[in-house]
Amino acid sequence: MVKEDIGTEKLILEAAKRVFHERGLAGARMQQIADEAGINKALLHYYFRNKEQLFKAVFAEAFARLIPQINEIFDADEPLFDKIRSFADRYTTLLMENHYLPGFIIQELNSNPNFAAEYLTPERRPNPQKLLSQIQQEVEAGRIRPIQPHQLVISLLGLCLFPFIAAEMIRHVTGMSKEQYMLFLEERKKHIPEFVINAIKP
Amino acid sequence: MVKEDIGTEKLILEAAKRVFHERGLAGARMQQIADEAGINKALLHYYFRNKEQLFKAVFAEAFARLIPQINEIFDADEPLFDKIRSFADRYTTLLMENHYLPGFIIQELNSNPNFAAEYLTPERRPNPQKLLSQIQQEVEAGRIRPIQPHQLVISLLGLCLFPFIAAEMIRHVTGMSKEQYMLFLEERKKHIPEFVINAIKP
DNA sequence: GTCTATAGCCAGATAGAC
DNA sequence: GTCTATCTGGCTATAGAC
Repeated sequence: MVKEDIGTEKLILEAAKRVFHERGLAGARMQQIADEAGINKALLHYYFRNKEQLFKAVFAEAFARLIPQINEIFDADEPLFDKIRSFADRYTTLLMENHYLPGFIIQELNSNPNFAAEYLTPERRPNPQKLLSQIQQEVEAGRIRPIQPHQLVISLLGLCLFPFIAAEMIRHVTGMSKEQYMLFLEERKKHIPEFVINAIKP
Repeated sequence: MVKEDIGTEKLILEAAKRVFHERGLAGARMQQIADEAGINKALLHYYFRNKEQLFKAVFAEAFARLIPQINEIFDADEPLFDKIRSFADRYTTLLMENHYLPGFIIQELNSNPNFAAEYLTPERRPNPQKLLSQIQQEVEAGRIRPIQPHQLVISLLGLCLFPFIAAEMIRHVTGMSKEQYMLFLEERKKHIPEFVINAIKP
């Protein structure tokens, strides 16, 4: 009761996060969550009525961690190239600290499309509108090649997210250790903006 | 018994594919598979001993469908730029016909890392070796910008795969209908190679 | 708030008739 | 090969003591 006293609820959420991120809603077991939290199953139900409620708490937090950040960078008042640089850098950093999140969200959104409507409310939806028109303006001014704004945004997101979503597979194929993979991701922070900017420069 | 006579085993595999792709191993229900196949649970066990065996059959087929294609294109005897063009085109086409596969494979590989070792055997592993050295040569010859071959290959894969992995989310955010999204993917077949080639041209 | 014990259900698997 | 009926185990959820 010295170091562990961060509150039982928090303790449960941390354990639940680990288990749900790894196994998903259907694959997770309340028993395992209880074990990892160092408590018993009954207490799980005392704090969070049932499995679904607990899951939703975890899922909502995952969302809140990934999405607003995107919007913040997308909406910043910066020139396009700077925005691309800071997005690649900041988003990769964020993902390195939360590498399970993209796969987790995509998996659950896939097997339960209702969640999309439920969690992607207007205010926490990724909102690329400002970035899209910024790109459009750059195209019209001839400062970048003619390109469909949608294509560019999705390319940028894909370049950043894919190495996290497919990490297991990539590591296995390339034979990189976890440490080597971290270095690879670190290099990618500079690689992505360079790649993208070259791709669109006239 | 007229049109349906494609063999019970095939019928089961088709149903199992749909259900597993949508819900994953843990989320799938044998009952649902039986229903979709128009037969009963007992027959599932008659043909495939248990749930795991049935799953493995589906998973192996998913793998066999996605991976050898990659290698075939990667190993072709073509100039780099042509290879990039044909990869984007052929792989996107393949994925449009099997849009559940990438998410399915990634999800299961994530929640059961053992599968990686089990299915990614040397002969059916994606093998980018030839492509990697081809890129290296182009760099050394000064025909493309200095770039880490790994980074390029993963970028190319990410650009092609991401729109399928994150389809649910992208469609929801952009508000595209399924038909519009198909058009978007169709355009992407030309967009990706253009984007990548511009990015690496000196 | 936290525990033990257990209810109740659901899903995977099997037995056995046809 | 295909079916109905049933067993069995495991998992969520609750009751109730402390």
